[in-house]
Amino acid sequence: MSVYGERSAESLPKCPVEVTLTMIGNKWQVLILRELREGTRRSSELKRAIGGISQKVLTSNLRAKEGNGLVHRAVFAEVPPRVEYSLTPVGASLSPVLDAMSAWGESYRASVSHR
Amino acid sequence: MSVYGERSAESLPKCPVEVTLTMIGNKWQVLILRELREGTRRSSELKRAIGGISQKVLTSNLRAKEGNGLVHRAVFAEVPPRVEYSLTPVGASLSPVLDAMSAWGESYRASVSHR
DNA sequence: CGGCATCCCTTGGGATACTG
DNA sequence: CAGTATCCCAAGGGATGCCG
Repeated sequence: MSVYGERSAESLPKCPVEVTLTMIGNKWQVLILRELREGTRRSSELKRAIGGISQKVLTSNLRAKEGNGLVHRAVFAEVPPRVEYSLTPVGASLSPVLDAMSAWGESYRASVSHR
Repeated sequence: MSVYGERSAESLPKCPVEVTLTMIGNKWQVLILRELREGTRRSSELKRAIGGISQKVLTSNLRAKEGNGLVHRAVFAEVPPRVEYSLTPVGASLSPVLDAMSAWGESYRASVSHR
């Protein structure tokens, strides 16, 4: 369990880039954020959308983001059970970073293809 | 060896965010890029600047970025040997992403501290 | 100084089976 | 459907020692 990305508010790295890296966690977590930017998602939806991620890894990374305060987890007492994940305000504030990554990815692919 | 981040120009992920994640590689590699943004650096300088990274890991990640085309490695035939690392134009083009990460890290730290 | 090569440990992560 | 529990493997990464 764990997977990184916890770290209490205190004891943040000095370098702001490192702060972001720490809060973001890892590649899977970025993909989770990317998906949640589109809106609320259920566990199974995330799994399908991300692709190539196992149940276990998805869950542990969602827990990390939850403990992080970047993702909110809503459980509905229904049968069958329903759980919905969404971005917290803090999580949503990461949008500029995702935008920058998305933009760079686009231009990079372009520069690579027509070469 | 390897450490991720290779992947030939072809066969890039469909999602641009994923493209960037793949090219960036991992946390260490981001810190390397962060450092090289300041200018050319020698291996030992990078090691000190990044902190907490071992020789082996530093080297393997530098190799990954080199194979990536984001970092340039210049070897000078001197005694003692000198090796200098710098960003390629493509590597430098990642600046907006690092800027976004830096900015978010700053504001996050701020929001956390005065609370 | 930069960097292979080893040895070895820790962690991420896949697969599968089972429960509420 | 969401999630936990095992089992197990591969990769990341630390520490040392040696070489050009």
